[in-house]
Amino acid sequence: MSRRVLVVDDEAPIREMLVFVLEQNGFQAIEAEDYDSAIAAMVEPYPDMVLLDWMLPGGSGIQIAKKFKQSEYTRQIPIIMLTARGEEEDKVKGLEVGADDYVTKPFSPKELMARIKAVMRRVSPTSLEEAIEVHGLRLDPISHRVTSAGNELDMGPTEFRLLHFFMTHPERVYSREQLLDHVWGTNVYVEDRTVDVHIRRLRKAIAPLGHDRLVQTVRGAGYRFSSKV
Amino acid sequence: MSRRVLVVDDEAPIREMLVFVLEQNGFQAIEAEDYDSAIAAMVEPYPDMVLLDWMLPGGSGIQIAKKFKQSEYTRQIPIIMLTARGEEEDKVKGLEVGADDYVTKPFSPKELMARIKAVMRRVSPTSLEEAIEVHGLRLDPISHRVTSAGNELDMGPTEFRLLHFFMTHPERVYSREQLLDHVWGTNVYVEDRTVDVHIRRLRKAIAPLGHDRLVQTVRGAGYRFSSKV
DNA sequence: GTAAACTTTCATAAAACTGTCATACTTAGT
DNA sequence: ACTAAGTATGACAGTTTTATGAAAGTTTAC
Repeated sequence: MSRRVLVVDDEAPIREMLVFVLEQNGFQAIEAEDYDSAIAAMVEPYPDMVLLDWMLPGGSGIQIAKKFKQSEYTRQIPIIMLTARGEEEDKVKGLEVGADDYVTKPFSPKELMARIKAVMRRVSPTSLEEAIEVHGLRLDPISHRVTSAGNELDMGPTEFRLLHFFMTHPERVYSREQLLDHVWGTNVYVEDRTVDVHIRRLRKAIAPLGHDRLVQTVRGAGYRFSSKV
Repeated sequence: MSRRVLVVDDEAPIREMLVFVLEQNGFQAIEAEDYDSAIAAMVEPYPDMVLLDWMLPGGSGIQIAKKFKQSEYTRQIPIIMLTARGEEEDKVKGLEVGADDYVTKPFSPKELMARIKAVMRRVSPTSLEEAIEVHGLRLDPISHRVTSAGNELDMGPTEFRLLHFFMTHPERVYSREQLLDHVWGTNVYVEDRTVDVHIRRLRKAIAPLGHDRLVQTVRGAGYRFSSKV
């Protein structure tokens, strides 16, 4: 599973923002606001990663990093430090102490998650992205496979991404435009109606076991993935 | 449906963070990074709200706010300004220019969304996309579904909008003309009596569990959605 | 460099939805 | 009761929206 992230920052708003982004991306967040609470999180179950503000009052950020790197059990837990823009010295010092990467404030969610995933991939290559299963339809991002009752279902890359998006955002209507944004990517010029065709292919691909009914048309609004039939 | 938010900030990371939080909360975000692109967004379909960084280079944040408050069509669009911590002067000036509220950077997603929802509620009390339930009849705008005791009720787009309008404006009579304005949209040429037909269709759709009695005829005046029977 | 696999667009068929009408019903007042 | 005005309802013909097969253009993998 390996998806627990310890967030250490003394500023509540920033901490909450980090937690929000992490949770929206399927991570579990543990919060700490100072040295003591961070150290208190150095117990089982150990976090799988630490997001650490370098600017903690009293310079305790660096102390926390050292502490993590000293202990036998927490040494290999990756640490990403959060630094203010331009504090080059801190970055150097941080990497010396054992931080694995750093993110500059302010950060975009995309950048943050990219760093986190990159670091996690480096440390434990297979821990990211767990399989999702709905009504016997199983999508495994790691093996990049969709199965149903043991049978592998064959589909193209776009259909896979579409299904992945749907399964991670169920019970919600998406317009064709929104789907293009989320699955195809922003500023991609593609006809709205193209979505129809891929929906069609996705349905066809998962139809053998009747899962096509999970992909529902909402006339005038778009499409929805729902286990409620 | 009132969920489009214009985000104006010159710093890409912050802008992306705002967009991320908004989209995760079901809003549609439009991005602008400077004065020109913000003004370019002052067209149909108008945004329903503006999140505006006060610290735009060249002080253009305040110019944008003024521009919005000057135009007939955008005057009533609420503006929430983003300010750095402690810039009390800016807050005062902002509120003078017509901003509706402000959020201090750094902000937590919870606070941000609370402000946005509060302002939206103040401006258009019914535009928030939360599920509404009356007497066991439940309408969920997110999944675009109407259910009653677990059963999904099937209806056309117009009936859905009509019901949505009714449920967000209960206990109040609306003439056929008013309903046309609110549900069909302004400057739409449609016979008054058409409303009757859609009322009929709506009633038929929600009748299975007896909810049709919630849609009441007020002879000589129009129709009313009321839980009082 | 070529074959295979994918994507996108297009054309057409199939569904679902709309606005109007004509007719049947109700209600309120005489 | 009878009438006039207002409402309910079923039907239908035209539109709009979706579904689908196939063609044309791209990318990917040997």
